Amino acid sequence: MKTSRFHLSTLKETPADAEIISHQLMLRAGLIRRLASGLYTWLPMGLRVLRKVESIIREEMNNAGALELLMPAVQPAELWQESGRWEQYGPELLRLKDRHQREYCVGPTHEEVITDMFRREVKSYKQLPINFYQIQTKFRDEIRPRFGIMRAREFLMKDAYSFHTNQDSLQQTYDQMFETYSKIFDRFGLKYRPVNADSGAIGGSASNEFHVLADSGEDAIAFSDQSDYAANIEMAEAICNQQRNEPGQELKTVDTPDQRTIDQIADFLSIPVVKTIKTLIACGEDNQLVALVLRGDHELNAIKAEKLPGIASPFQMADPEEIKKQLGCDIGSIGPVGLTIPTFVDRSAASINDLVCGANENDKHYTGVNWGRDLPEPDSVDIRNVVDGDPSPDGEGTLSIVRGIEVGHIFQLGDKYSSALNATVLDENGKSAVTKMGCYGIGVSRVVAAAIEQSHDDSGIIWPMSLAPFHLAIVPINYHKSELVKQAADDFYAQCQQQGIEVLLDDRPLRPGAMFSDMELIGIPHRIVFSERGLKAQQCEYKGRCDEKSQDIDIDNLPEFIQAKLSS
RNA sequence: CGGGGUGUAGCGCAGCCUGGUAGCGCAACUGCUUUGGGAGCAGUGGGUCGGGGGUUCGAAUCCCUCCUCCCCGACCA
Repeated sequence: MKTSRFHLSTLKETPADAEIISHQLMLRAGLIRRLASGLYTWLPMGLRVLRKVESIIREEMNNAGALELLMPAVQPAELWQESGRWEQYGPELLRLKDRHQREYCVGPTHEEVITDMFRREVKSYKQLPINFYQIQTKFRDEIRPRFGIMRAREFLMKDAYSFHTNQDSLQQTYDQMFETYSKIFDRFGLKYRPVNADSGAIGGSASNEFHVLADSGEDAIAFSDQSDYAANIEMAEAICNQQRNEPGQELKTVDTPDQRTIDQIADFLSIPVVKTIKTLIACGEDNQLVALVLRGDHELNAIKAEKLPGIASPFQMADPEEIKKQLGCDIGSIGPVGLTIPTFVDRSAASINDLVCGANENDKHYTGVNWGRDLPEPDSVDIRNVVDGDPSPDGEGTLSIVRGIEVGHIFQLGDKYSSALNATVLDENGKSAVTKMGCYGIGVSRVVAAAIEQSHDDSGIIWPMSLAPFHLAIVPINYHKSELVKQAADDFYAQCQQQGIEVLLDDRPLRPGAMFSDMELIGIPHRIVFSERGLKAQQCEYKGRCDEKSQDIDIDNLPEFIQAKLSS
C-alpha cells in the first residue's frame, strides 16, 4: 500500500475529550472516529488491526472445531420474554419497535437467539457436543460510555455457545476453550492472565476471565508468584496464616479527641496501623445493623460480605444517623467491645493481640484489646480484599496485585437458557433431555484498545507483529525529487509485495520528520529509509519501532535482512 | 441518576466578565523556496459561535430553556 492511495489521517494534537491513552492514540493515529457517544467508525487503518484480531480468533476457534455462523444484531422481544430477560435486563437493553409496532432489541448478547436456533436445528444427542460462534456487533446502552473503544456502546464481540448432554462433555469443551483462548492470546502477542472470576448474575459454576495486563486496567487481579493461581481481586480468598500472640497489655480507655480515621488514630497513638481494627456497620435483614470488623489497613469486600447470614442483599452500608441512634456514637468511634449487634470478624482482624479499636463512645478508643479476654473469641470470616503479599489461597507462594483489562470471559451456563427456551435433544434412551450450555466471549474491538494500553510510548502505538496494521514502513526521502530514491523505494516495495509482506510506502511529498512521526504514531514495527546519500553508498537504513538507533544496511543484503526481521 | 465543567472553522484554543456582527495556532487549498525528526514565505477557502426562545437599536457575549460532550460520585469509619 502506498500512503498516497490510503486514507492516512493522523492528528498532531490530542482531541480534548479523549481521556485514556488508547483512546487518544486511536484518534491520533487515525484508527477510529467518533460518531456519537459510544459509537465509533473504524477507519481503514483501524479496521486492518481489528481484522487481524478477528482472524486470529477465527482461525483458533475453527481449529478447536467450533462452527462459525452469523446471527442478527436485532432480535425479537418474544425470545427475550421467553428467557425472562426482557424484564430482567435494565435500560442497558436497547429496545425498539418496527413499523408494525412489534418489539425488538439490539442484541447485547445472543444466548436467546442461539438457543432458539439450536432447538429448531438439533434433535439428537448424536449431534452433540457442538460449539457455534459468531463475530458480531453488539450493543449495550451503557449509562456512561467512556474510554473510547474500551467501553463503547456498540462493540465487536466474538461469542461462542456450546451444547451438551451432560456436565462432563460441557467441562471438556470448557477446558478446550480455555486452551484455545490461551492460544489466541499467545498469538496476539500480549501479556495476559486467565483468572478465576465470579460468574455473578449470569449464573453457572466455572468461570474464567482473560485479562490483558495494563497499568490503566479497570480490574485488579491477584496472582501467585509460584503457581498459576490468578483471580479477580473480589474473588481471591484472603488467607491468614498468622497465629495470634498472647495478650501483653491491659485493656485501657484512652481519649482520642477528633481522631476519626484509622490513620489519625495510629498516628495519634504512635502505633502501627496493623494493630488497629475498624468496625464497619452494614445493613442487615429486617432493619437490623450488622458489624463487620477488619484490620485497619484492610478493605472490605462487599461481595464476600453480602454472602454472610443476616446481611441485607444488595449489600449496603448503614446510614450514619441510624448508627448513631442505635449505637450511641458516631462512625469512627465504633468497636466490637460490648457491641450487642451481630458481629463478623475478618480472619486477619481476629489474629491480632493488644489491638486498638473504637470504644463506642465519641472521642474514645480502647487499647490493649484482646480477643477471648476482653471480648468473646470471634467466629472469623473472610470479608476483605486480598492485598499484595498475602499468601496465595492455593497454598503456593504469595499474591501480587496487577491491573488488567477484561477482554475474554468463558463460563458454563448450565441449563439456564436451554430450560427456559426448552432446548432439548433425544438422548440414548429416546427421552427428551435438556441440554447444558457453555458460553465463551472475546471483546474483539476491546482487544485493540487493550493492546495499545499495554504497549505504547511517547511517539505512539507499539503494535505486536501479529496485530500491526502494516509490518514494514518504507520511508523514502525526496521520493518526488530524486529518481534514484524513487527507483530504489519502488523496487523494494514491489519486491515486498511479491513476497506478501504487508508494507506501507510513504510516498507523500513530506519532510522526513513528518513521515517518521506518522509511522511511529501508527506503530508500524519495522522501518526502512531510502535516501540519496545512503543509496550512493549502496546503503539504506533500518530501524525497529522500539530501537534506540537506526542501523545502515547494504542494499544487497536488504531482502534477507528484512526477511529475518519480519520472521523473528 | 446526583454534582461539577464544557460547547466558537477538521483539531487545539482565545474572545464572553465590561453587548457593537469573530480571531489565533495547527490542518486544508494555490504558488515559490526547502528536504534526515512534525519547514519558510506569500496568498486562498472554510463559522446557523450547540439548538430554541427572550432582553436590546444591536447578542458568541446578558436572561430562560432544551441538548451535547467530558470529569467526579456507589469503600468514610
